[in-house]
Amino acid sequence: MSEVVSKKPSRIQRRNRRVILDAALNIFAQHGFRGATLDQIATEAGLSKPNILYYFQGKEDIHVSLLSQLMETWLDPLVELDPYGDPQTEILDYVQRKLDMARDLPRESRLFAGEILQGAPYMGPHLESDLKPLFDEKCAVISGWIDQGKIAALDPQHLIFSIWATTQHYADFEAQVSVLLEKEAANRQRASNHLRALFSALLRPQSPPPSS
Amino acid sequence: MSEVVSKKPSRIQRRNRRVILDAALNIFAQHGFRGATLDQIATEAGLSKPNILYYFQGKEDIHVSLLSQLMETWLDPLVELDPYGDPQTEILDYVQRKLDMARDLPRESRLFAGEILQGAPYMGPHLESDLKPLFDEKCAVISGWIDQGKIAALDPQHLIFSIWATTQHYADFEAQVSVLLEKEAANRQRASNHLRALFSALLRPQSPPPSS
DNA sequence: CGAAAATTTTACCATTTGGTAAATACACGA
DNA sequence: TCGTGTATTTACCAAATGGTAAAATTTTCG
Repeated sequence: MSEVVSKKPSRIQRRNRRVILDAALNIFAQHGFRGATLDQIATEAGLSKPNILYYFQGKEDIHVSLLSQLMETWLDPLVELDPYGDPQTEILDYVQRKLDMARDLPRESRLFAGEILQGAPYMGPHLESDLKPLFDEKCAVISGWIDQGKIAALDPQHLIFSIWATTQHYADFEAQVSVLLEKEAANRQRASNHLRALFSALLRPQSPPPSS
Repeated sequence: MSEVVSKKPSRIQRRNRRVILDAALNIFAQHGFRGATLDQIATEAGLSKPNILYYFQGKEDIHVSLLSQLMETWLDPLVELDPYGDPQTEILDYVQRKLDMARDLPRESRLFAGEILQGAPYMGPHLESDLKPLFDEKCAVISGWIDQGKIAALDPQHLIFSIWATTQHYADFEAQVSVLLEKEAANRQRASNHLRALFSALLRPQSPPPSS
């Protein structure tokens, strides 16, 4: 018997699978699925191409493994949004967690972004089954806060979109951001301050009714 | 002499170049540069592959043509931001223009996003030469408004990032948005209202100083 | 019309790329 | 240390892909 899949994975198996996934994350995040080659991944991982195919069924298998592994991590900050916490704190902390994540895991952010950008060909089902229920749940939480008058009457769905957009922007559009911003140590803090100001301004209860 | 490049382009030339670029926009926006094939573009354009290569030097040439043509369009809404207009109106109108653009030109938005996501390998120089000067200029305009106390003391650079991020999100992450939002006619208006509320809340002069 | 120029098609080619078969080297428990 | 299953390499292959040469067709214009 060979077949890597079944039984308990050996020490070498775990190490090499980890090495391959890490290398693939680098390559896929930079070039996208179709732009990445197995040879690139192999080189990055320090293994031969056939050796990589000993651990994974193929290029697609690696990609899918990466994506489903990523889903958990990606949802985590939203999972932590506590219905029983202070609304302002909860939302602003969520923003901060997402921003930290974009900063600490830019490769993952770009992998995700690339997948969505191309129409989520591999992650579509995951979005439906994992992301949507969580999204709906947390939108309901925010709606509850609004009904209780604890935050302004905003649009929960679009609020979350704006949080995702603004935070992930720093990872996904890093090539643009780095051209436009002088390299300063303070940039991270400025981004954090800005987003805090942006969303706390929106949350303040005395928001006016939308015109137009 | 053949060589498409020089002299005045014929009727057929203009038509076919337009057809090819439009087809290529569809394909590149969906699959990215490396994910797109000349055969796909040819089929989409209703032309043969060699015929496409009669009008463009190669795949890269098509891509570059598309990107540089796009740059103008993309910068346009920011160009229109008027230093002598009312700050609130100017910024909120800019948000609206960007949102409209994401909605009306999703392919262009995704092409741009894909290029940046992969490190701007083709557009890097354009970012420096075209985008950065404009960005700096408009940041200065916003700074001026802040100094005059016309808007809150916000961070001009990151404000613009947030505007880009939130508006383009609807085009670039459409695959995700469409999973999470029920298909309603009102979605566009809700997004518009949300962003208006978001940024007008930030602009209001009585914003508090950032803590932390 | 008729010839020259522009356009399009047909038939290729070289390289890249995902993937496989089989032989070889290695690890590890008995 | 030996033997067995695990891990890795070597040597390939078929399909896809970007691109070209040259013949054939169509358009343009005097």
